[in-house]
Amino acid sequence: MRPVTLKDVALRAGVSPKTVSRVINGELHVRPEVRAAVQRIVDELDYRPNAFARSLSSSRSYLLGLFLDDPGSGYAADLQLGALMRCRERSYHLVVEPLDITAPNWAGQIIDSIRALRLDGAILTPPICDSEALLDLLDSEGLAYVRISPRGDATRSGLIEMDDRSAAREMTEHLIGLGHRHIGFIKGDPAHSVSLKRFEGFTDAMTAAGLTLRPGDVREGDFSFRSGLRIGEEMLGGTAFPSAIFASNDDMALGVLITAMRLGIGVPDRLSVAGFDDAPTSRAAWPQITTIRQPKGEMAAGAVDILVDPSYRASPTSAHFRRLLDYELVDRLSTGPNTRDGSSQRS
Amino acid sequence: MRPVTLKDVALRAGVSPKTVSRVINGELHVRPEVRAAVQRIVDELDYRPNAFARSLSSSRSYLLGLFLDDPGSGYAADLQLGALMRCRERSYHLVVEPLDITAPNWAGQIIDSIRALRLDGAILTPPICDSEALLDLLDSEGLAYVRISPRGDATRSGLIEMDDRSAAREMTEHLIGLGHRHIGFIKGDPAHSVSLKRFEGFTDAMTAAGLTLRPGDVREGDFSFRSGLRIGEEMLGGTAFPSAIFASNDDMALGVLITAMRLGIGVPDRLSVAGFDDAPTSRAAWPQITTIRQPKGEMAAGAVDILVDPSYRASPTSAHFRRLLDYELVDRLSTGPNTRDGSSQRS
DNA sequence: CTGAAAGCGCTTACAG
DNA sequence: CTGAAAGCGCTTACAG
Repeated sequence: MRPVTLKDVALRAGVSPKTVSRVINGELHVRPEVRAAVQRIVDELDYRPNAFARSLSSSRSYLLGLFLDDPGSGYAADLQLGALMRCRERSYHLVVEPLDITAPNWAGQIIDSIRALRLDGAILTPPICDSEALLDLLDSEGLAYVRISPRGDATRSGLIEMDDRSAAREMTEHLIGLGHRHIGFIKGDPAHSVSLKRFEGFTDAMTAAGLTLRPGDVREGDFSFRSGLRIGEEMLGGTAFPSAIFASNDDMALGVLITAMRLGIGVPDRLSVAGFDDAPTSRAAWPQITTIRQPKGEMAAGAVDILVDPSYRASPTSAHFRRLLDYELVDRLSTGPNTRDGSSQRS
Repeated sequence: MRPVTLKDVALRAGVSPKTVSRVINGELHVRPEVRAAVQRIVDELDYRPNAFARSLSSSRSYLLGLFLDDPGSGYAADLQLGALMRCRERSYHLVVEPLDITAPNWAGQIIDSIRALRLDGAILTPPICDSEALLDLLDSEGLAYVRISPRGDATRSGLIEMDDRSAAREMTEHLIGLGHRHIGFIKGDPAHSVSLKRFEGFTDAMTAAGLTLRPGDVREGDFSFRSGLRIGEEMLGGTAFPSAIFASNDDMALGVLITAMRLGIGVPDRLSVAGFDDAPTSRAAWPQITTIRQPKGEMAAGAVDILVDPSYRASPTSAHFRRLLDYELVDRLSTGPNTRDGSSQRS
């Protein structure tokens, strides 16, 4: 029951180990008939190359790391799924590494993983993808990385992003198009760069429409359901609350939605609620939440593609490795026409 | 910038490579002063052993596989998080492998991973942990595995489980204690062994209380939110619907809850709804759903502990490696006293 | 197009 | 308690 090795195949096929190596790696310069003969023995013996031996001699690991700040989140789960599937297609494997850059020894932990596993590349997610210290560390370790949705001024690596600003603008325009004039906004966790982008998109549209904001119309959450609940209470507690609230993600939008129901404020009759992400919760809510679909799986898959591209290490900042993916506004039942009169909507 | 190797440390410390190896692996039989001296050099050079070289010569990989049927589910995410954290504590790494045993070439895929990565062990989750074909395959590959919540008659490996039957009985008793006599039940996906256990717990309690079921009181879902929605409509569409519905998981309970709201049936005033899992959705709903907390993270962490235990391979079926974890009934606002009269509750 | 040699960085026996 | 030798299963130069 000793596993079959390269040598076994070579012996049986009557060629050198090197030739077998060429065949299994799909290298050129092997006579077709030799290639076919070797391949037959490989199939017959059900030979699988030992990844460790391969890694040891080639210093490639066929392992990609997915570094996650919050591995329990739905966002992380979606990214991971996309990365996982693409890795499989490309014969890579994915190692998931939780990384808390606020912990005292975060650097030591990550160095352990990098050196021990000899990762071929890493996918960096928000908000850790914006840590200069982390990028410096990876650079000094010589580890290639691709960032997902990094801060706008980022030019240090390949990246995959979505135009969060434009998406938020579009959602705001959608609400304005429904007749809403007094629109509240809930910002996300300021540690995430998308929080600012989404807010900017919101103000872009408000300004363009000549609408002004009153104190209390913009509040800061942290992307959690709980913060949506709290802010919902703050915003809806008084009398002159907005006719629409746009939350920077679905979890917070859900918090607002539930608070509205609890307070007997009909959605979308008296209040429209919009979110961002197209998280499962946005569909599980009632009414279902109007949101922006973010192609999270594709983003992660794209990151894998870039890392696996042999030319990436040579020119990581090439435009070819900076990809912008499309979003989509998903219009559902939590938003509707403004039916409340416009009397006190303007400041 | 060549990485520091064992040899470098040995040279610098003036000892043989083998001695350094002993020190970094915490083996006995090294003089304390030698050990200290070597350790100093290790720290000084910030040496990290190359996992591939180690694996190649020792045939251990320090890699554990988490085999997941549905990597996108919240259940999978919770398990993974628990496994990830425990792996880190134990200096192992986790490789997540999606595995669809209904796909044509599932066996080939998984063999690739096992042989290429030389996994030290695997964690098997429902429902794939009940596939005889998979277990046979792993046995023939010599890969140690631990199963999470396998079918009750399972004696082929270590396992971690929860008493689903007793938990479902307790929840049913809770509803009966609230005065409910006409209770509906929604079964889970029959491919998952817990579905049957939960249903048995339900009937245990109903029988013990002398309550009978009418046609249509028990329906079969598939654990999805969508199936909860559909079954909710079926059950609540008529006039004499139950005063309480117990769904086999939270996603389906949420589907029922939302259907009730849509139909204007107050929860918990006119209908109590109970779930199972303590999924995030159960807390994000309004009213929050009464459910059973399942220690998913702990279950996965326990599986890691077992796989890492050196004595596991020798006696995988020892009682020590069959662990039963506690659950907890979480009483929230979706359940309340039965306020509807008992006129037509009995058949 | 094909192969013989050396080496990747560890650990496993085996000595002493 | 410590070390010299061999080997894990591949790939990388280098020849031819």
